[in-house]
Amino acid sequence: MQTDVALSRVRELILDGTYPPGARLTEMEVAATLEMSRTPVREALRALAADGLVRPSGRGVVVASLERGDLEEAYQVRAALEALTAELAATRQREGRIAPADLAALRDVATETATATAEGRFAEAVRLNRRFHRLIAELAANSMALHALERIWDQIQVSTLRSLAPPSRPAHVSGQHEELVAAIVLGQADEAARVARAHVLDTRTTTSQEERA
Amino acid sequence: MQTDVALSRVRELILDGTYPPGARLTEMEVAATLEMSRTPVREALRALAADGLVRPSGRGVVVASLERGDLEEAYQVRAALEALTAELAATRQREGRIAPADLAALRDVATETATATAEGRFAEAVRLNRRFHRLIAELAANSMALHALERIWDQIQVSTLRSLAPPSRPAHVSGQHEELVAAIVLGQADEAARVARAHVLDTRTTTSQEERA
DNA sequence: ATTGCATGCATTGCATGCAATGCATGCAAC
DNA sequence: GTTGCATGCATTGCATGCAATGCATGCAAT
Repeated sequence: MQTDVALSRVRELILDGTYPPGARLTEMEVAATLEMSRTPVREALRALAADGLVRPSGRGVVVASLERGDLEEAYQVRAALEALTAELAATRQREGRIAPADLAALRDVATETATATAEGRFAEAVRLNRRFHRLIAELAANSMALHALERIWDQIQVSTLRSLAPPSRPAHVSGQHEELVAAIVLGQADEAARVARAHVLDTRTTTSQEERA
Repeated sequence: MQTDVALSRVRELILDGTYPPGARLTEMEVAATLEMSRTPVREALRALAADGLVRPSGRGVVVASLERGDLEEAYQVRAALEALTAELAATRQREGRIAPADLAALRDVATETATATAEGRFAEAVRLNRRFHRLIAELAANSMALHALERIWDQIQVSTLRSLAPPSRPAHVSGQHEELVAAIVLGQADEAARVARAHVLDTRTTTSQEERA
């Protein structure tokens, strides 16, 4: 239905930076752009507000961005949830509930991410990095955690779009990804949780300190 | 505005069991009940769907309830988040960023909860228990975590309404609350996280196994 | 008796009109 | 020059009409 069209289109436009943080969106504008009436647009904007991607601001809504403090909060929650999903994924692996092909896919994405980063294809590296983390969350088989993480990833992505910079220590990040994969493959739940949490908090520090030239 | 009225009224009706899990709600019914038009009701129902309290079901929506598996997932996420908030609260206490009155309030609620449980006032005990956990989340000063937890608590509440039974080991639960308070007061972050997680997972087991007579 | 189909109806999704609201802009007064 | 106010306008919130949709119900046919 139209509402879903509006929702996904506008979400994409926000996530790819076409509507940057602070940009003001009005029902009428968006309705005109998408060539539909205000009603479905209105519902889509409300849904985006519930997801934290926009916030009401006087008349209309503006694309939300997490300020320093909020970003820190987001990373803490993300770290806790990714520790959980890593732990659950490792546990499921230990119980033999994870298909070998899924583990292979995880390894592949980790490798591709490292390659893309090393070759300077940062936009793609960002996509692959997210896919890597999402794959783990999917292996955890906890839809609630996955859903919560998708929301947080979206918010963080919007807020750090402008700083699309190379990680300060690419080898370090890739190494952490490998450690994480190894812990999951070996079914070491506690270790996976520990590494996942440390990794997220580690990227937090670098991301929030970097600024694009 | 009307949408917010509809949202809070319907949410309350769901949370107090007036609309039990499985109950079907249509825009027109609710609009008639609340004496407003369909538009704000429609938006409220969509918001509730985003919160996971209702889900679309053919025409209209039905009050959602978590099945065994989903409930398990919810408790895992809740445990991870409450471990985080307990840890953050303890850390803030260690840094002297928590007012003594807030700690006193936390102690009081823990005591009241234990008393209400011991005296068989279970409905009130449930309310106090939630307040206890929310107070900790507020002390953590992480609005994202608090918000996520509110959503999960709501969903769990709806799904366990019918089993409004005394905890199987009231003294045990009260003891865990005291341990948790102690760890926070002493600023022992790791211990607080450990106790919080164990406590949530402990109540999970009992709650999902109990059935009201 | 059971299955398939047609018809009616409940209900939603979307569009649009109208009234309310609050913000911006400009003018006047101090 | 600055501050306060009034007025106009952009924009939203809500109501309602209309068309589309899909489900239920009943009837007929095998």
